[in-house]
Amino acid sequence: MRLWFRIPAAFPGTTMLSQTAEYALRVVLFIAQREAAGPVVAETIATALGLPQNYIAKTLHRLAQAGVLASVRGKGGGFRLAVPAGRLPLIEVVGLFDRVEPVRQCLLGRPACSDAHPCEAHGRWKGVSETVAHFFRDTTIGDLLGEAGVAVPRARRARGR
Amino acid sequence: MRLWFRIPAAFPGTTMLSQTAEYALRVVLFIAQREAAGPVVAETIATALGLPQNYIAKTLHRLAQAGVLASVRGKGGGFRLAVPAGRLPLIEVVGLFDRVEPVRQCLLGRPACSDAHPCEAHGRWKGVSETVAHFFRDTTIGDLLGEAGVAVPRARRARGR
DNA sequence: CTATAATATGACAAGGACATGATAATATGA
DNA sequence: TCATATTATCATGTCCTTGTCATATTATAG
Repeated sequence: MRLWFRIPAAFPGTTMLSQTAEYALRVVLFIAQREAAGPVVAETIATALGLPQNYIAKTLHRLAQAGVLASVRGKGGGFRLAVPAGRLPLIEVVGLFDRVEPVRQCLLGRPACSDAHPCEAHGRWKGVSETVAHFFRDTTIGDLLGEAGVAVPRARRARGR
Repeated sequence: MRLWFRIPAAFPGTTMLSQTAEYALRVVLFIAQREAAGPVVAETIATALGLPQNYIAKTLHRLAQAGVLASVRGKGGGFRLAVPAGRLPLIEVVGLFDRVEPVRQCLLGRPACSDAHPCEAHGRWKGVSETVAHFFRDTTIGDLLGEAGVAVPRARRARGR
């Protein structure tokens, strides 16, 4: 909304996030998958994910400044997670770029909208909005690791938080 | 999303929609509440809702061209709903400006993401995304009429679709 | 026919998101 | 120390969203 989302116009399978936030999510996930072998170089990330290199560099920088990533300069350098994947909720990544955690989130943009003074959409929208907020707060990068390619999970895996 | 939402930066109680889509929703709702007394004039709407007048004029025009509103020119003119409020889902309003109905909506922006070839977030994101999509598809402008100011509804009202 | 009320439309501009390119700063290894 | 790898930063540009202003078009009433 602005909260979190807006529409990127020409995107086919578009998400709910700004382009930058989506990049950030993919980048952090990629690093989480690779960091066992040491810091991951920015160029490697951009190439592997097919993202604009210089733009990603700045996104990485912002993530590092926010304490999500740790950056290492010089030979053998790159980016690592600054926090264990299992303790890194998506909101920590996405929230740097998109406002996904609305303290007060009114579909109609009423500043005074609240449970006590609801707008016309309040009752019906509240549950939806909370569903989205909970997703970003409760899902961690660790939760997503190893999920790719699993069409129908046979059994529930342990959570591991 | 561009699914749907992006962040309007300076907005306090921001929603999930672009500024324009949010305006459209408020405007259509306002017209639905007033149209019993005849067409509603654009200036009246802008003044009552505190929205930029000339900008709203264009939004109204787009809504009229899309068949959501009917416009009447000249004295005694203004805008009316072109469809009964109870048969006007929010997606018909919001969808003109924001892409809220993703045929294939991948949080990570993978073009090939699907049930058969899911991305890392697919399983966890799917339910959330469908909740949002259903809200906009299944809620009508009529559903929102008369909801304002009702903090805790005493009893469930009839639906009337 | 004319004045007036209203919508329709076009030109334009400020700001942000997204992006590119070049350069500076810093760490490593020989 | 020096070459190199890598992140950090700056300058710039395009496009879209939001918004303003002015004008054209159309309908009504007298």
